[in-house]
Amino acid sequence: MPMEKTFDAAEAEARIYARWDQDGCFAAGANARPGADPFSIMIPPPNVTGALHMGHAFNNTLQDILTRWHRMRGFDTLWQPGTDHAGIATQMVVERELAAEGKSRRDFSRDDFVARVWQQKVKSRGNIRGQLERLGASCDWSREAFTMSGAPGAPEGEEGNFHDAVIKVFVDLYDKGLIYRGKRLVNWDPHFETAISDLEVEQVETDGHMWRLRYQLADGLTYDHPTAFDEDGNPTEYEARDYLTVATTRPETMLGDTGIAVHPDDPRYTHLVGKEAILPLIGRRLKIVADSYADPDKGTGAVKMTPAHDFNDWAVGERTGLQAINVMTPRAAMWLKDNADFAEGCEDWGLTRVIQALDGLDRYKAREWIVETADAEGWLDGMDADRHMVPHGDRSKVAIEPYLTDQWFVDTARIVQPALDAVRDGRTKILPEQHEKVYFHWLENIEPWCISRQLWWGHQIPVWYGLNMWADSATLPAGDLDEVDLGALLLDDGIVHAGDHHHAATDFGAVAKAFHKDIASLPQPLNVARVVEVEDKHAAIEALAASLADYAVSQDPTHLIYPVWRDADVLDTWFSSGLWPIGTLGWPEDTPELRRYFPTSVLITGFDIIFFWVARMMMMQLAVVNQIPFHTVYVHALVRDEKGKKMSKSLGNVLDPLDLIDDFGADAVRFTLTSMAAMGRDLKLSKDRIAGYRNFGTKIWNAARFAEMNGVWENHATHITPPRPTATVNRWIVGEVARARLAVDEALAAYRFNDAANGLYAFVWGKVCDWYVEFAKPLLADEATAAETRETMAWVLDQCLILLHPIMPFVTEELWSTTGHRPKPLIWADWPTYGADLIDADADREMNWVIALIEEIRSARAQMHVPVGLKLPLLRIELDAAGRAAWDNNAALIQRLARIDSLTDAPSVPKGAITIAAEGGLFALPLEGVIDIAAEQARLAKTLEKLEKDLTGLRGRLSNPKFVESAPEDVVEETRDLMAQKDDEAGKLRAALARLAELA
RNA sequence: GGGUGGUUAGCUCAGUUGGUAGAGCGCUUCGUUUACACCGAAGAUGUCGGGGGUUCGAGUCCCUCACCACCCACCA
Repeated sequence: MPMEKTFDAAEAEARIYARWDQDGCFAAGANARPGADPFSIMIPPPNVTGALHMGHAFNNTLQDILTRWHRMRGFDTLWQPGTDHAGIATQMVVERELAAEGKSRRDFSRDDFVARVWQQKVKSRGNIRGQLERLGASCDWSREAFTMSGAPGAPEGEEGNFHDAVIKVFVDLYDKGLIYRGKRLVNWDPHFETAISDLEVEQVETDGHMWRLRYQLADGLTYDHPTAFDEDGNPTEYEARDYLTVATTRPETMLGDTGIAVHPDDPRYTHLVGKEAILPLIGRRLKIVADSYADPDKGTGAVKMTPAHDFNDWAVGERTGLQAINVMTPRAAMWLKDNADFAEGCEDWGLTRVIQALDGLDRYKAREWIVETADAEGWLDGMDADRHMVPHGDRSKVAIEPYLTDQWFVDTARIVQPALDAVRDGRTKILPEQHEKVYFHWLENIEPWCISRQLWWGHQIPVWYGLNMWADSATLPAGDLDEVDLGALLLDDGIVHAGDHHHAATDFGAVAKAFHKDIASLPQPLNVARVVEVEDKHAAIEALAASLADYAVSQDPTHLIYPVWRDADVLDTWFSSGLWPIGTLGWPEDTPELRRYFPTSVLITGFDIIFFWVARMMMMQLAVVNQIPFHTVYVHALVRDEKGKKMSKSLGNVLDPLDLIDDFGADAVRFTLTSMAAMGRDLKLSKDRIAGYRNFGTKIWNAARFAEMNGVWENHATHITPPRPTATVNRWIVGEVARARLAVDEALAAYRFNDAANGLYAFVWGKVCDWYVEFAKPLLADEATAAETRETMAWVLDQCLILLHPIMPFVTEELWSTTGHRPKPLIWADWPTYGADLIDADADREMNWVIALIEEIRSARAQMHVPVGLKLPLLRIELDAAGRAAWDNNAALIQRLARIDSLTDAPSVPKGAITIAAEGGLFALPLEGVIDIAAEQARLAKTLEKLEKDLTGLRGRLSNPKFVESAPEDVVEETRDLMAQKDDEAGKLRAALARLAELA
């Protein structure tokens, strides 16, 4: 059955992929040579929230190219796939679904909610895998990993030990004091009601106002406020003021003000330092403190301090001993009622009014009320429109609130050094190198990493709390009970899944002795029979009270229990994905895969997650197993739309990779992305370009089709050994194949993906299809050369398929498996190693001469409007020995491709003929009656003009003695040769023109 | 405010140690010669953002200016 004219990608791709998968082609170590070196790549795990976009298509194409290339080269190759649980993003998706049903997560128990998220995860994971399969990704699906595998509540089919790894790392770092809990100001997302890290905050330029407020000085104090200045800017007149003017963009935070800062050297205010001002509305006394944070040149030089709601103020407060008063709820509404810290020191009249007006009110509503009230009461000193940056949550898109809460932190400053050193000393290389600077800058200025999130979906923090009490007292101590951090839970023989004991409260005593901080070593002696896990602190107090009451009656010490409860927070997603390299390979178990494939060879990722992920993986792997996670990090750019805009859902310019694959086939999409993957530059994707590479697939398809029609594949067995043909054309193309192979390997080894793709494109289309196939036609028709040409062409096309396969796996595999006799699928074919020794210099020179002559004749014919179908005789005016040999060897090819019917010698270019200059010779095409002389004159004149322009430049250079002296010899030599050649050609053209002039 | 990258043909972009500019698309002309019209042949188009410097020689190295993009940090 003859081949179709085009490759049916839609039909073939799924079939081919399924066969690869069934035959285990992707498995770790598949096609590895004995004793092969390992090559491993970890996929950047996509979020389980949704669909893959073009960035994923790009990223995974590059990974697949490297993977397939190494697999064919016989490396022990692993491409590790998997997905990330993406805490906040995934929880958001599920909460949105619930919202559509009119519910919130609070309507469910935590366990039920988490079960629902697992369902979402299972569904989405299938989508992601399906999309990667459409793209042709050859990852080892049998090893598919998930950053929350093995976590409590995981449904069947989600086993694995990633959770163990995460918990163990938390415990280990906790033991080393690298993880700590603290009441700190954090970035608080009032929508999700959770802390987020610095990286999850994006600054958004927002229209706002700067309000100036007057704060009365206490105790009749005044200061001299300058009201007039001389020309040098020195004050000349003053007025005594009994108030300070402070400015703010967020008036609602004033309720948390506890001080006013002035610069220690500001002469206006030095006498006020240590004195007090009075907060409007509620009459709280504000301490006036000296701190260099206050800039005398800004505003009035006096700054109000709200340590609980501003990061800078918090820092000043730490230095100067200001109290931090939280005045907001987790949803960023005002929290004034039942807020003892807030009420302390306030005037009753003010308190009553403010609570009535503002308690429970949203922060922005509260702002309006305060501004209106200030205006009405005369302590608003004015306002200006002000455009400034406001921090927003990157997921929720609401303004984040600096908020005072208990959170867990990684003391990153203490683990950052090895991550810096590894890149500095080159153990890990970052490409393109410019990204190293960004990496260094961030790590050198690293801040503590807030890793706790007030979410339900994620790894729950493995820390339990208990009550700080006298356990042997028979009654509850008076007053509130402090809680005490009991530490991370760890058994001597390894990790205990938190989930194993989550509901087994009665068994909890059995593991109590294994507490990291042993019960017996708690600050106060405990003498209890059992440790019981309860929901929270409130439940713990109740349970303890009941236990003690029971004991009081029964006097039975076995009734005494010690209630503990677990930290409700989960870990930042990036804490677990930061362990992706070791976690996917089975750590903390010492698996063969871990020993084999770690450290991994290369990480392919986008620049947008260098901080989020790459830097954290570096720090964490080095901190945990003291090894670099990867030898090379290749950072690729962004895929944009054809106008250069970032693709985003809100702009509606998103190109779905699946749609493109439907339209053009996966190979075309992959080739397009690869050809545009120049290091460090964003790529603009357009459908025209993809169509062009789809056409490229058709081109190679049809070259194979030509081969098939000419019996090239008959009796063809795959062999990697190049043939040793005798015909010049065949010798020539073998050398061209070798050049292409060297170029591809060199490009891929240097991560120059675009060079590899473009080089192959030029080779396959420009050399093989445009010239070799055309040359082969007469050779195949000639019995003397037919056999070796068939053999050579089969080999050449095989090499094209092999070299193209990493970039366009489907069409190449299809051609491979439907032609000749193949012992292995192409995905496992042996990558060639032949090199420059296959290049035959004589054949090279000869074929270049032939090609140049054909092009020259074609060009002349086209410009003279010679009918394409018209065959012409060619006149040989003069030709050197090399030229004669080349002609004699290839006369049939030249005549066919240049449409020449005969060659005869002539002494000179006759009247009515056009001149054809060739290296080492001169030809003429008699065109009497076909062309007009003026047109030929114009053609020659134009060519000559160009030549002479070149010659002027060359002559100028060579006549400059400094050039001949300083330039390298080979450059001078090359210039001389070029000059001689052009001079020769110009001479011929001048002669031809002169003759034409005579004739005219 | 600090930093990074970019500015090359009409469009999108390559251009690896400095040796005299390329590709794809688009455009023009011609063409269905037994692989391919998702094709073939031929052709036009660039003071390589501006200015200065180093050099025999600069798209490439240095300085400077302009504009664009992105990242980081924020001024109450």
